[in-house]
Amino acid sequence: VASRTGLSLRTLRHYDEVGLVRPSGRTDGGFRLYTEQDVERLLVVRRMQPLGFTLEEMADRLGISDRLAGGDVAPRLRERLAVSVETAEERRADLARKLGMADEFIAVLKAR
Amino acid sequence: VASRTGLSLRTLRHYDEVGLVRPSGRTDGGFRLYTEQDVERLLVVRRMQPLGFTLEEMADRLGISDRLAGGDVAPRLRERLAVSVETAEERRADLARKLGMADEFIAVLKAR
DNA sequence: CACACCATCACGATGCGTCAAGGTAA
DNA sequence: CTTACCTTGACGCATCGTGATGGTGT
Repeated sequence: VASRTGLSLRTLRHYDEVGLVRPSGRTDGGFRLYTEQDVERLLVVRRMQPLGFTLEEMADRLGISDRLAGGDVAPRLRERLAVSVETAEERRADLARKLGMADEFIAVLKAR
Repeated sequence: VASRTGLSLRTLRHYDEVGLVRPSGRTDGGFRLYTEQDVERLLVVRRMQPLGFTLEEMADRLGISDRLAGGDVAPRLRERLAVSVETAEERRADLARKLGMADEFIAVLKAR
């Protein structure tokens, strides 16, 4: 699972520890067992990383998705989903700004 | 100085503690005194932040600049400067990749 | 003297890396 | 039994945030 997701073993353990993505099962000996769904979640997390979400925020978002998928249609949920889209766009803007600053900085560096 | 640089007081103290940017003086009572040059350094640090340099790397780069400005023309210095340019470009590439992933992610989010 | 502002601890949070010591799968 | 791989601690690091407690500038 680690190599498939590109996450380190330690990272998987950490996500388990904080409850972001827990393995659906364990062997009798204690080995973590991940289902395909679990792997999916891990990949989602990986895609959210670059946006600078904290693990907690991602846990929140995944929780929302879960409940939506579970048929829960509470308007509060939709609302929170909308908020997370907004947040994502702000983060994207941050990234774009950083990229701009990076370019400037590199230009200055090279000018010497 | 904090408000001029957009850095928190705690951050200024931290930079002082780790030796990244130290105030050029202190009042008798112990207040940190920054010169315009110090402020300049702080602004440089701020511009490097988005590139994801660690404080240590920045201290290194600032040290190089200092010595170059001081008239030191050791080839080792030029070399290290070149390396830092390369690093900067790698970081820029990282940022660009992240931006791409962010866009994908947002697209997926919106598709729901 | 008052009042705003700064100083130094020192613990907390985030996201893992890493080493140690030992158990598990096949 | 062997060999590769996994487990749980537990400490470390980077970058500050956040009080607490008390001194400084004017």
